[in-house]
Amino acid sequence: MTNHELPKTYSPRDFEDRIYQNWCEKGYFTPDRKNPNPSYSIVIPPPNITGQLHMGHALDNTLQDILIRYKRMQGFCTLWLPGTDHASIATEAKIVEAMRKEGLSKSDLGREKFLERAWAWKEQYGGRIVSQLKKMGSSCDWSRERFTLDEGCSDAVKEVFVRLYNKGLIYRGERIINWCPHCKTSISNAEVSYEEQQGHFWHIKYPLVGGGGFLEVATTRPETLLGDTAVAVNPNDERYKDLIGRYCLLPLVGRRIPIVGDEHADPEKGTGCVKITPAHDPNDFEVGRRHSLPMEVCLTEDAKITDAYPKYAGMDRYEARKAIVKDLEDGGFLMSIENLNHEVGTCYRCNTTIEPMISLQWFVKMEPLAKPAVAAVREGKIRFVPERFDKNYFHWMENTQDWCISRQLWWGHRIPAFYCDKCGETVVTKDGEAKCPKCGEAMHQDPDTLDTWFSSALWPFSTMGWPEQTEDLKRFFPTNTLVTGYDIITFWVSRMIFSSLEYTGEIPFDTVLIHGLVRDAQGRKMSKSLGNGIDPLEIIDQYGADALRFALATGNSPGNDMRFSDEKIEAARNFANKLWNASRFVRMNLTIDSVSLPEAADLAMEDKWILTKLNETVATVTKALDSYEIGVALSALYDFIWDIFCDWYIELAKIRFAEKDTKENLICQNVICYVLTETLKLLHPFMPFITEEIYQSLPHDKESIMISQYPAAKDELNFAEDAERMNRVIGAIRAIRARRNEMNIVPSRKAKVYIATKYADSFNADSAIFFTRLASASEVEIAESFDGVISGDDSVQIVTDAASIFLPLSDIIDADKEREKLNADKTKTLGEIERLEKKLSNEGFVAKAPAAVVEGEKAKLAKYRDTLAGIEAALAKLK
RNA sequence: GGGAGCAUAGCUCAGUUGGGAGAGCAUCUGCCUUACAAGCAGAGGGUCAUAGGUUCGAGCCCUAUUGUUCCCACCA
Repeated sequence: MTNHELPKTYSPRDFEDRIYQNWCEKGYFTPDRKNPNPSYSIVIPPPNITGQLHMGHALDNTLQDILIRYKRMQGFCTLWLPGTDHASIATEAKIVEAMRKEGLSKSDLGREKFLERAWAWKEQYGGRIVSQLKKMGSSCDWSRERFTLDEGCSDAVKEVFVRLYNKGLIYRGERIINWCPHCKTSISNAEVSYEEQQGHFWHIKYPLVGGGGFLEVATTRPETLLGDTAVAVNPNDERYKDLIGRYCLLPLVGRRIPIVGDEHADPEKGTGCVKITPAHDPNDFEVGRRHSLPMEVCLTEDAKITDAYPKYAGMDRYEARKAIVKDLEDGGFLMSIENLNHEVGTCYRCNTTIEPMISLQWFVKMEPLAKPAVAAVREGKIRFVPERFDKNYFHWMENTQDWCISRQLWWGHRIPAFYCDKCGETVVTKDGEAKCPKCGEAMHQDPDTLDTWFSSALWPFSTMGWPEQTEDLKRFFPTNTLVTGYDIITFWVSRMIFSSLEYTGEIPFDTVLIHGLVRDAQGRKMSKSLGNGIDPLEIIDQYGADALRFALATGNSPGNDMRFSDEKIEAARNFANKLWNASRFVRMNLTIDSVSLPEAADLAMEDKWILTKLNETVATVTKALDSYEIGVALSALYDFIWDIFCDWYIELAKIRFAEKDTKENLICQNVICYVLTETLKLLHPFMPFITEEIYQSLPHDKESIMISQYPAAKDELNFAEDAERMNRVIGAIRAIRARRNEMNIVPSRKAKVYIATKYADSFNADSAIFFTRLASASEVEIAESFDGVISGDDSVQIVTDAASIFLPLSDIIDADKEREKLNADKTKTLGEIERLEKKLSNEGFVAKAPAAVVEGEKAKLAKYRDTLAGIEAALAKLK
């Protein structure tokens, strides 16, 4: 393997694209069919073709890539299947908007030409988001890339539609649906989002026919009065129950409408009388059904008043509202106006206030589908991480109403239903039907398309070739982990679950890893209107994809929102830079061209220490990753790399690197190279580019780090006792540094260090040099005791649990301050001892606490006692 | 109206089987110690929202309260 030098500065843009391209060319992202190991698969939440990469995608894909790279390195046969979503409403809206600028409308073009345009648009822009995902380092198998509207996915959609129809689970009927007057289509309940609006409550007189006064009715939508076909009162409401069966006169319209008794009217609310508009309100629709009331449509699909009411015809609903209120007022029908804040349904795509309308649409019957979907989660076959999101899921699944799936759009899967022009016969078929099987006349296909989510619901298996029993389906389905935001559980996750169970008989995935939203530095949602969105591509350009990934993955815990800030990305970049420079240090001290770990007997104390620490880190990281604690795993790696490897081991390695061509130098090279390489492997799933670039510069045995074996904890690399020996030395060095700092002694002022200790295995000729290098020691002398040799009056005394240290700095010693310092330490130590003694004399604790905990506390106590003895001896040395 | 999350250092957040609280940034002190000033060595700073409870022991489990955010719901 030829190893190249690392440039002096960390400059990710110089190598990230090159490395990605190489991975693609080598085909590492495509699973090896001959791999005999178990499979691990993820399907990507397909981004909309209209979309540009935003922080949400960046987070979602970072998490997926971490998981898939981790599993790939562990030897699983991994597939991360990518693709995009046709996004019917969003895409159609974009195209309509573009056409509008050219002065064209859908009807000008006609269906066929419109779709040509849409496909052209898809060809032009649909790949944009894909290339952006590649910038992130996403190791998707691009050879399997899919699109919800491609041939295979379309076939799956048709198959499902026909099956459900034949099973009676899809039906067509007139129901109240949510109508978006802007998108001019029906939308499902899930696509309605409620937002608080300032409104009014208009109280209106409805005169009773035949005299006897009037009923007072309150409404927030007075324009719908035109569609009223009744007034309802509660049958148990003493005030009104005698009026049931009588009629009142609809103001302005003059229509006689009945007063009906219905439970829907709540005597506690408002006046207890409710106007009933069956064609424009879901509750009223039900009331209308129960009382066989006529459906009076008064609004068009543009939300304008119909021609049936000439005075208001063509007026927009809000215009009409004003006009009608004024006319009511003029006619003396308006009693009062109340201010009211209420939740109003809006289209989640365009924010337009939706208008409930009666309409002939296709629906999926949900109840039979929901039951097994609920059971799958309840029985633990599918697990949400974190678990609390299953409550969300259950609530939605158990209360869901039938799903309105037809859309009055052209960009999407056309409903495979055909109607006879003559006899009205309906045929639902995958293949199309030219002639009516009943009367032989011509048939025409339903003009509507399906809800986008209908096809995304099939994504985990339609992308693998279902309904064909393909090799991929056998090998990679059910998938393992689905990674997505909590905002999409109802839209997508729940629908994939019931769809998969119904059509394939299998769960679509076993784990749903939920993440939160990426917010801005102030905690606000990133949005176009606020203009506070941070563009991941700009971040990559400036800091590199690895830094972006690190910033998103670190400190992020499942299900929780996170903030993205300059500080965070800078910290991430600094970490990458730290690793880069540490690697550069290793690289420039290297003379070996292959690495083998020396025999234990040849390892220095610090080698055994770093190997033990590495082993601990491996255990922590793999355990955390296995439980989807990605943030925890990464912070363990961060700590190891920065605080252990860089701050200590590299500094210690400099000692052996100072002398060339020695056996010790070679041993150190092998150890440091081994540790660094293992660390790079551990880090690779999180920061794939920098780890690959460094890996290639070191002696390595695999063509790429991404196909190397992920480290596993090794028992033979645990040197607990040696690590403890090293810890004593580190403790002493830290204590000396702290004390010198406190006394404002500049590092350039060296001092002899006397170490009195019973731990000759820790403090000895080998470790003495550590004090020279790291604790400003001019010389080091070690003995069991320096009694009679050193006096407290001309030495600074430093006490740790393992050693008493003397620094002969007689010129700057202040005996009073020394005493003060030692007494403060003594007080603190005594406090700890007291606490531990109390705890250990507590019978309940000794009897009930785990033995390991009790032993640990005992060991702590022993250490504090050693420290105390040292402090007392030191005090005794002071006059 | 129902449900859920969050409340820990000045700021942003970790803290997963309950064993006397951590990081990054910021602040203060001292260092260009030849991998790194995007750095090094130190320091200060917390009744873990409040009140009860369970336990030998609670940031962690239970109950209530306060504040805050979000989701769901057909409120006329």
